[in-house]
Amino acid sequence: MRYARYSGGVKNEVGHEIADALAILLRRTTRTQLHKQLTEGMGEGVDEQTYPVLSELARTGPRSAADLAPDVGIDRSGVTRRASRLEAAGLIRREADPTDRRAHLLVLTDQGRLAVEELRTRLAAHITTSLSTWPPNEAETFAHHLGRFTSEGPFT
Amino acid sequence: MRYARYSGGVKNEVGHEIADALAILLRRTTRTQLHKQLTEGMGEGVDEQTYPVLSELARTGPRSAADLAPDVGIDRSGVTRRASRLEAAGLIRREADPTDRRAHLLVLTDQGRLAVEELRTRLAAHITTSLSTWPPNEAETFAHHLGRFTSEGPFT
DNA sequence: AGAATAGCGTGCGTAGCGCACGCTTCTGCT
DNA sequence: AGCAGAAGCGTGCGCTACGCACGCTATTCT
Repeated sequence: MRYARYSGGVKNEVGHEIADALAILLRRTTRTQLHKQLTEGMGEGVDEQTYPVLSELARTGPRSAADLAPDVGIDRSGVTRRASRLEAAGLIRREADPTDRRAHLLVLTDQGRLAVEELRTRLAAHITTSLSTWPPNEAETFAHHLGRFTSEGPFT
Repeated sequence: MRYARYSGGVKNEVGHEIADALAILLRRTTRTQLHKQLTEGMGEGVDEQTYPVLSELARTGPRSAADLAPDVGIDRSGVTRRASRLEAAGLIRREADPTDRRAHLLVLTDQGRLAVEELRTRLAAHITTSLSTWPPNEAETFAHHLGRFTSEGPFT
């Protein structure tokens, strides 16, 4: 436990610093404001509500709606309904789980995969622009840290 | 423009890296899932909806509901209604703007200030825990970077 | 002074949420 | 082997909160 002795001191400061920044970030993007802006003008079926489902599905591969629900942060029934919209738009399809005939797996269609890539590029472009004044190495370490924070962080 | 030449190369990679991490982070915290968890067991009036209003108000000082609205990401009328709840709980009060008698400024009460501090500490503790395995200097630079990203970033 | 504008709160229609129900399929126990 | 309970899915229902638009008061501009 090499860093344990810092827990009460500097670490707490850092915690507050991150907390404040994160609070602002989340407030600004809460209520899918960012998602709405991001999905503006995308085709049928992609909006601020279906986007998180689509995006999470792309990240993890085919999953059931029930599995997806906690990661999206809404009830299972909500995921089902959003999935129906995405299905109607041809972005995903429901596939029978070969190992369990009750289960419906949600899987991206080619069109869905394309949409996800477009959205990802949009967001990246948005971010890249705002990083244009950063020293590249700092941007890189920040990206690395943010990735670690997200995967190991308190919001897994 | 010292870093301009990187815009198309490494920078784009970094943009994607941040985009992916951020997308996950936002998805996980979308629909106020974090806010709900954070406000669990707080007193009357503080919930996942009123929290952003309260928090933003604490950050910027007394403001009108209309000013607050874009930062919270909802309509002006929504802020008014949430503010009414907070007022009923004694966490904020409406004060007549001395320079304009139409305007109602929202200002935190002492009790409100206390609630905000508690929430801030909760979030910080949450984060600090997950940073316990990080080298302190990396945590510090990450905090610094995140702060800069939030204040200069694409979501201002 | 009078007309247009800005700021606030509220009524209204709408949309999405969570809960619970019914149906099908699977599993574990006797 | 068969039956009871559980698991998984989609959908109906009541509710809440949202955004828009309206009315009212105060302000600004000509």
